[in-house]
Amino acid sequence: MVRDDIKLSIEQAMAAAQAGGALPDIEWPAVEVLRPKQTGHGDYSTNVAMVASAAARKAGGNVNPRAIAQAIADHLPADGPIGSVEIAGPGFINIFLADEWLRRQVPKIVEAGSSFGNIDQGRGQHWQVEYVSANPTGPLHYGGARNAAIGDALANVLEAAGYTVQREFYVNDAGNQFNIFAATLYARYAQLLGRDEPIPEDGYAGDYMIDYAQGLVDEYGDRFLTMEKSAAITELKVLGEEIVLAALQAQLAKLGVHFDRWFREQSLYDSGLVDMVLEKLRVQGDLAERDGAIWFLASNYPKVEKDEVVIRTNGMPTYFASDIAYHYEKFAVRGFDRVINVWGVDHQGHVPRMAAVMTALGLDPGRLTIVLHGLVKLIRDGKEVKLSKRRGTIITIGEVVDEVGADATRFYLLSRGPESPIEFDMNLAVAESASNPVFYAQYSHARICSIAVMAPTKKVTPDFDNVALELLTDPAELTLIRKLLELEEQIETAVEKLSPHNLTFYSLELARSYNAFYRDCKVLDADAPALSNARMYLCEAARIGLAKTLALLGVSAPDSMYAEVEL
RNA sequence: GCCCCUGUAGCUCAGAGGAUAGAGCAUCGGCCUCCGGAGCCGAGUGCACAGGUUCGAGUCCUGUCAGGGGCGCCA
Repeated sequence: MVRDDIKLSIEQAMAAAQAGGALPDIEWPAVEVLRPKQTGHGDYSTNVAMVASAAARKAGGNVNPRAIAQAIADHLPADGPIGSVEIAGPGFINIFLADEWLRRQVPKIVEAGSSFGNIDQGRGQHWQVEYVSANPTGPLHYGGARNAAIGDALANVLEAAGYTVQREFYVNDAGNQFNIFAATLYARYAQLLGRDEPIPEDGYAGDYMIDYAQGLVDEYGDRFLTMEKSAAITELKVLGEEIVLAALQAQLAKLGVHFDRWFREQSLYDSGLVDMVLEKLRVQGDLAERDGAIWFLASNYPKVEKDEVVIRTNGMPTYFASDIAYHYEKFAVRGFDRVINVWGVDHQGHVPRMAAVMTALGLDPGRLTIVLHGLVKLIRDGKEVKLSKRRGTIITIGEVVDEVGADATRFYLLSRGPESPIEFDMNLAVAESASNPVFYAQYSHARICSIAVMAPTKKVTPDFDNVALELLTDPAELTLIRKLLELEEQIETAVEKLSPHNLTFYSLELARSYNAFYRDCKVLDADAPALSNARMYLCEAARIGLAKTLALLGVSAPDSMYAEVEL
């Protein structure tokens, strides 16, 4: 990565300056290289001279930060990425990338193709991203779409950073909610067959339950009315789960989200893992009986105030019991190096308890990270739409995707930090979907593809084996290359912050750089074949960068935008 | 009451202690002898409030105010 190379050069320059006596022999601060906001301040800049000056003052010396900066600058290598260096302001060292070096990066981008931007950070470590994990009791509502978009993009970005990633959906099919779901399904099924069977209290009133039941009627007729009600519900649990998981899968596919594994909570009971892990905790003294229930003594651990019930008075385990076993399974059985759980903030109270669970299981809590995201407040016709699966007042992902489009939806949901709450006005979203910024990035990609198609009619024949890179001298060309080279840093940032939304902004910046290039530099010119060839080569690099960025976000990179209009 | 998150342009939101705080939408004004005008160029308005730390604060700390969430033998 360029930034790391520059950082290393600065460190070496500092050491060389010290060895040569140009700088005092003191303990140096860590070098930080950052990108200045002002373009006039270079591609990269470091404040190390200012920090070093303060350190020197503390050590009894008194060295002007600008003098330190100059001494460092004098020892920077002349070849490589660093073109020129300026000392500015109170002691900033501003570094400008060399044009010649920039041009040499274009072939590297084209040769890397879809792996362009990838960084070797994960070194094959096995990470898991668990996301969505909505209750399997009905269609996904809009809030689930945000979770899906974040989790999916996060997994993409981690893969680009060299991690081996598993995408997992945890299916809560063992709890009370799922029992109620099955009972509701039974009632709807019976009603469809003419029996007066009321929906259970706290049942799921949404019409989609009728659709699910209709599917059962179509396939099985009245079979489940001919048996004992409880036996019927037991069978409907299995069939209902299949139906609802298929529905979830279809909805998520609409958003372009796919999972490697659907992990069933019930399997933790079937395998005996829940009992095993609870026994382990009991032996360790992490469990206690109180008021007839079994509690996990979470308050013995840091930052946790309350204990948590694992076995209810009625002998039924809580979701928390299986959650403990589930996380034990992730680390101790499957051996993930790290696990990222994507949750809505409404689960925030659960976070410190999970750290306590990890510690109690003898696992490093640092291996489990919870990414919390703000909830989505849906506005329709000027009023907030309260989401409730029970009452059936939900707007599903499918509805949103149908109205707004998958690309626009994902892009919108990823255009802000996870912790930021989102107010989503459906009417506005539909009205604005045509001018959604996602199309700006996609349009640039389509434009590049269009140029390649147009080339023969302009009598330009690309020859990417013989590219005269030295002809790429226009400021717009060099700016575009600079912007492309940022991708690695953008991926690094997204991984570090576990938040991929910076990539949405990057895709727009890259598109903007391309459009500026397109404006200033005529690509197809039969009178200048060598220049046309070099520019087509640069176009291909830009196309690769745009396609890669959009792919990380889970957004398509179309060859043409015309099809969109015809819809 | 206690805990967490959020407060940046008219609106929706970016902003890794650094130099003159950005984008989209909206508004206003320009640009089609052009490889795709879903484009380009330009204009206006902003860090909730009050202290503090620092050479330097939108960013860190404390307090106030406002909005959201959590504090279940629900998940």
